Amino acid sequence: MDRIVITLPDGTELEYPRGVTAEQVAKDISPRLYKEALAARVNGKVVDLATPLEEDSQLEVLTFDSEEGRRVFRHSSSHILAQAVKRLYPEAKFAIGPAIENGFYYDFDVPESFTPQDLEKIEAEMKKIIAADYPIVREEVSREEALAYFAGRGEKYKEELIRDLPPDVPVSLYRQGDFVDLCAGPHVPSTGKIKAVKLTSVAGAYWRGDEKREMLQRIYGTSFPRQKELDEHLRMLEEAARRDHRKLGRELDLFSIHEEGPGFPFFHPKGMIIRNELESFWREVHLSRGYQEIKTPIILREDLWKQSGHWDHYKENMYFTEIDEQGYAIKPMNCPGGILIYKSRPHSYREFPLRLAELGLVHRHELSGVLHGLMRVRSFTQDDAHIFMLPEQIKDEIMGVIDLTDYLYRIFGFDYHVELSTKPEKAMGSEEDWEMATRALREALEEKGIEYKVNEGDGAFYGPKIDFHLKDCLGRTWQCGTIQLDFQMPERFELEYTGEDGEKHRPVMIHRTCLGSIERFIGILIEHYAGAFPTWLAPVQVKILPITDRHLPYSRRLAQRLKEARIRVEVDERNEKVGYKIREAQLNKIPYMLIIGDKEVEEGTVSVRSRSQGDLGAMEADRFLELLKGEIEAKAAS
RNA sequence: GCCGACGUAGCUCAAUUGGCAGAGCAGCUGACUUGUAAUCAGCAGGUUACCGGUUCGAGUCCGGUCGUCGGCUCCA
Repeated sequence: MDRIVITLPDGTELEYPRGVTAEQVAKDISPRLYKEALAARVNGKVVDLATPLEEDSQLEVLTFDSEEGRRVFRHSSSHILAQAVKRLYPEAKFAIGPAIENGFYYDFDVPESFTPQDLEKIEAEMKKIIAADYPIVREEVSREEALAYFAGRGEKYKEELIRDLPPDVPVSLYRQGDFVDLCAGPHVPSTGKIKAVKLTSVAGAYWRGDEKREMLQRIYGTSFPRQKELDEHLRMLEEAARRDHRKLGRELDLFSIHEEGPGFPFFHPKGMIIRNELESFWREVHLSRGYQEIKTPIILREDLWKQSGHWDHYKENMYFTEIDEQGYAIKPMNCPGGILIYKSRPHSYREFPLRLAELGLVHRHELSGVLHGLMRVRSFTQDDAHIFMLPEQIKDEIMGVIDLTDYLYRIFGFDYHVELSTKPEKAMGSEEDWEMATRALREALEEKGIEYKVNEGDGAFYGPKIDFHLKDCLGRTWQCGTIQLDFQMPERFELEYTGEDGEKHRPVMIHRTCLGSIERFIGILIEHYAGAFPTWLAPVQVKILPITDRHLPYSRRLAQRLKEARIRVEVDERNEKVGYKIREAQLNKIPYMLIIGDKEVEEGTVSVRSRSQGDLGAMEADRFLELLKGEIEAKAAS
């Protein structure tokens, strides 16, 4: 009766008196596990190690090696941060302090914002708290007690949090030394577990993410169980910074952005090659999948945007101009233009699904603080398409777009995740339409067996959407592909088709992008490949390096031959040592270097050096060309 | 837009408490005719982001504007 059975992940069953703690069990399993234990998963729920086990349980001891273990570790780190801030700035009010990917943050309301010097002081204080190794103890209290405690200390944010808690959940506090915080937990057993900690940055952040509310000071940090791991993490961040597309874009002469046009990127000749290769591949794939390409104007009359709903729902993001005393808008989206093409003649159900694709240049007024290299700009080219169809074609079409997007991303070896966004507060259309549209998207995802995250209220103003997100070098995710189902525009523009029954009906419309914006996608590509593009995308595919100027004529003839085979080739004719030329070609991340000296001229060969594998030795020029063409044709990842 | 940091040559960075704006790389010129990641020498390069102020004197201190960076909010 007072003994319970604890089942470990490997199936081992252990018998214990009722009320034993996970900590005790860990100690018995192995001293090493006990030392590394941070929390425990008991019957699926993550709890403190000190939680008494009251019934037969599945038990998993969590360490830093697990996702949940890391979350608990970082979350406890944020409490140590809060305690340090409390000691140094007693007047600080506390908001929230969660674990995030690779670290944690805590939001504070302080009269003056923190400086980098403050961070050093706070970090030093945190180290004292860690050295003191305070036990972290959970207490459950009533809402009234909790409210009284925090209200009495002027902790208005905590007070608000408690008031917003669902009435049935217990309110828990965590205490470490002189510091008490409202927190659901769980936490590591004591502050000494956090061996290595580093505060990384300060930033402003709105309370509850609402720009109308207080601006708080957010301190970001990260922590690890060993100093070595922290150092490794910091080293990886430095490594990642070397892949930054803004840095590589300048170094490789791909694009630039100027003060004269913040958020309006300029593409240089080498950047244009990547862009054009990408676009021609895109065209090929779309034409083969039943899309037709269109192009619509950038400037269109104001009344069009009133009719589309953009005037009411998107005006603050739009640019306007005037022509002959008439108001015009610069398009922020391509849909109204596509719709005008649709409306230019009558349609039959037999044409459906009608897939009209457009590489459309749109302009959007984004807030100055959000601009970021090519990732967030104010003018960009969407690989857009509008699909007009029968309601019963919706699911197949959505699945077709999912397939197409997956196909495109796989070519580049991208990992992505998918989100489903539902009806926002300011939206057009009836509740029923939204429900139907959202259900169609959800069903398509489920039928495809794709995992997705739901973003409530994040849809476009005319319909719900599925978004595809890709990661940049620092792990920040950017929305690229999107599929948006729209019942509103067809209604507003009174779109029609003649059905099988000879009557007029209203078509359904999908807005979709796969790459998203060409600019953003190129930004992601640059970081993904760290500038070393696969040969099919590389601005210069082959650099010919003559050893002396007597090898120039052969080099030039060779270059001519490669050019005729449509290879992007350059000859380094400068009077420099071959080591110097190699170094430069290597830094420019050119896939192949051909070294040409007396031997090669005599034998009609080329000495091939690959940027990734180094010296490959000599081969017949024809043989090299064949291999190269094969690699380009296959769009091989290099 | 909001919070904070930053802005010196094309790039990366120096310049004591306010006291003559400097280096490496890149560029140009010349010599060297070179075999798998940097040959040597010389030359040139600046309204220290912009506007204003304090001061005998401002890259440095103060105010404003613009831009960039990290976040927040927003979104492809």
